[in-house]
Amino acid sequence: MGAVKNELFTDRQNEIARFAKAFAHPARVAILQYLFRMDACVCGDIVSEVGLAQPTISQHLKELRQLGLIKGTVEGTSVCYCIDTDDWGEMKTVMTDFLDQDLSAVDCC
Amino acid sequence: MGAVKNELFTDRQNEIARFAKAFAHPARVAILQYLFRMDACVCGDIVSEVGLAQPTISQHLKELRQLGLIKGTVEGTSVCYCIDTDDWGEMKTVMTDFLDQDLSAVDCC
DNA sequence: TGTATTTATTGTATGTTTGCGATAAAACAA
DNA sequence: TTGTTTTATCGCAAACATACAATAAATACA
Repeated sequence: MGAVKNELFTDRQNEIARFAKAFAHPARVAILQYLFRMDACVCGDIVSEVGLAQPTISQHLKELRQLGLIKGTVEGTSVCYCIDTDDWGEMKTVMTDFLDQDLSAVDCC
Repeated sequence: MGAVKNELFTDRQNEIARFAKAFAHPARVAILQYLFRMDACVCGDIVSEVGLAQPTISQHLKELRQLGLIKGTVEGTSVCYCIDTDDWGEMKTVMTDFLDQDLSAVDCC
């Protein structure tokens, strides 16, 4: 109990869920939007932009990084984070494909 | 602790997170895909399609219904669920808007 | 070397999600 | 009415997610 039964679902279904989970917290949405807004990439002032504690932000960044949506490069004592454009594109293809399912056939009771 | 600090974020950011949460579980992805696949709408055989127990499916359906993505109409002893096309469209606009942020400006270190 | 700055990690408390057995509720059939 | 079918709800256990204080690790600078 309590654990998701991933084995019941297709790889694609699990992949969609994994991507969606990245966006399922407003802090991660805010981080991603901030990284898009700053056309050059930005470091730890994400912490002051979003109002959460530094370890919390660091943890959210780690999750986004592990999914491949962002990448971070060390610059001295700070780390520069930015959108991973290739992986973002791939994610967008998967998610858009899911969202774009044909509504015209839906014929409801 | 442990609770999401929604008050730190914009309504839009919270809305995106709320929609994303609907897709953040493969069972809900599978349910939605199934409802799209059956061009007429389908009742409780979602339970046999997805391999989870009936109360578990019922709970996932409730979450999707509360978000407005699906609607259910009672038909005798069974309930007929289907995609709520209007609300799905609205959701799609919000999510696509988020996913379509301009990548060309991302200029990374 | 020591100190400051920045980020990552660890540990822990708390809240949320998932899953299901048991059971209730509602509609139908005999 | 009684039994059957179908779905929803309740209640619980396990797992997972969120948040942050404390602290470690890494680099820069004096």
